[in-house]
Amino acid sequence: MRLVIARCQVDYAGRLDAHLPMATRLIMVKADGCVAIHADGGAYKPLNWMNAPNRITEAPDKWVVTSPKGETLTILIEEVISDTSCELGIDPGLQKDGVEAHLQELLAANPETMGDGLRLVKREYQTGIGPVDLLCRDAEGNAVAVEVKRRGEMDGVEQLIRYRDRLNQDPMLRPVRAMFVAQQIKPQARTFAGDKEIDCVEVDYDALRGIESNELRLF
Amino acid sequence: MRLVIARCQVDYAGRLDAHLPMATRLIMVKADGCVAIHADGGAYKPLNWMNAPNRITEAPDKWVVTSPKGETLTILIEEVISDTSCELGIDPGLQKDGVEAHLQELLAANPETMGDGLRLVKREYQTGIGPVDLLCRDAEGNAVAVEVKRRGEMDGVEQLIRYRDRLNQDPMLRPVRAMFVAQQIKPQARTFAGDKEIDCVEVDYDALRGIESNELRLF
DNA sequence: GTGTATATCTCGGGG
DNA sequence: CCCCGAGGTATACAC
Repeated sequence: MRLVIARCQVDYAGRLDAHLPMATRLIMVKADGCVAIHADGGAYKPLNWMNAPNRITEAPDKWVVTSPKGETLTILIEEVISDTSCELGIDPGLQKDGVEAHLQELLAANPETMGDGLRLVKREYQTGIGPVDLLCRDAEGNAVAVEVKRRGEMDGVEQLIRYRDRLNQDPMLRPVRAMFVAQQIKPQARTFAGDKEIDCVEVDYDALRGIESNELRLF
Repeated sequence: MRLVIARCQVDYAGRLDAHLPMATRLIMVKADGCVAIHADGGAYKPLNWMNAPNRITEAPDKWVVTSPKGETLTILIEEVISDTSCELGIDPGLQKDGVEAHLQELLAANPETMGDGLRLVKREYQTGIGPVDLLCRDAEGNAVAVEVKRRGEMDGVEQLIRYRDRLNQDPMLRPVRAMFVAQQIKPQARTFAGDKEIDCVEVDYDALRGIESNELRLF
């Protein structure tokens, strides 16, 4: 990790063009070669950057970073205020809990929390145009396509409609019901789903986790 | 801008939970109070972070960053390797060229490049479920909803279908045609659009810019 | 490699 | 404030 504080002007040319006038900024160069130009504010996203892999050619007053795809990041350096380097080593990595995959996992293990009599057929059922989160059967034996989201919005409903349409082309599954399951469903999405005859269910992640741990305690 | 290199363990609790085991990392604190924990690789995204605004309470071995929404970032510090600060000042900001807004602007000024006889009615026409990029009339006087994208993909077509459905509820506009205009349209999106009776047009940004500058030269 | 979906998305604009 | 859409989205994963 190399950290350079410098007065610099930065130009990116690639998928679009982006220009930064001369000013004092942090230039961060990581061990994998990626470069990020940070101002002193504006969350974690750098103003300009170049991902690894790339090639860096460095003159005292001008760095040029070139990606294999032909993108370039050109840094003109007027004055270096500081320039330090430090070996950090490989990071053990981030552990996350509460992403959509976990919610899906919990629902797969407890399908009845989404609707009485619901049984799981398959997680990540492939449709040819993308995977349905959960494919289930209801008490009457009808196929049910379930889309799981942390936050239920418009595009999630549309995803689900695409999958239902697709699955309805399969005589073994037809007719297919659709369920939109999320920790929170936006009013717009709920209304739209209603119009398209999609059932909406809000679920509580912590409550589901509670069910899970209770079941584990029984063994 | 404060840059701390330290052996630390980091826990985020908020929209989800995220845990980083003890390791050496960069802790970046910007002037606006936002905090980012960087490893020595993995593009520009930090492993863990907290956006401004927030409150930072700092003890030698433990920092706690709290957001108004109740999110917390807890940093346990085992060893500080370096700790430097530097005033960068306000950044003049990034100038971009080639984003969708520019494409939309060029098309609004030259609607005939999308189809013969097309006239612009309004940019960013509000529908109640979001704005249509361009509302036009064709040679026959039919309303045409235009969705502009740099890269035309599935979700753009679905956006457009939503808007067309919505606009078709307005007797003054009905029947509404739909056009999907992009620098590049993916085959899936093109096929899907065809099924939904949406016209697809690929346009060349540089050529459009050329038309524009030619027109300017006439004056 | 393409296609598809997720993200503590981030970020900015408009009502 | 929320809603909505764009993004050099990045990133992971299946086919």
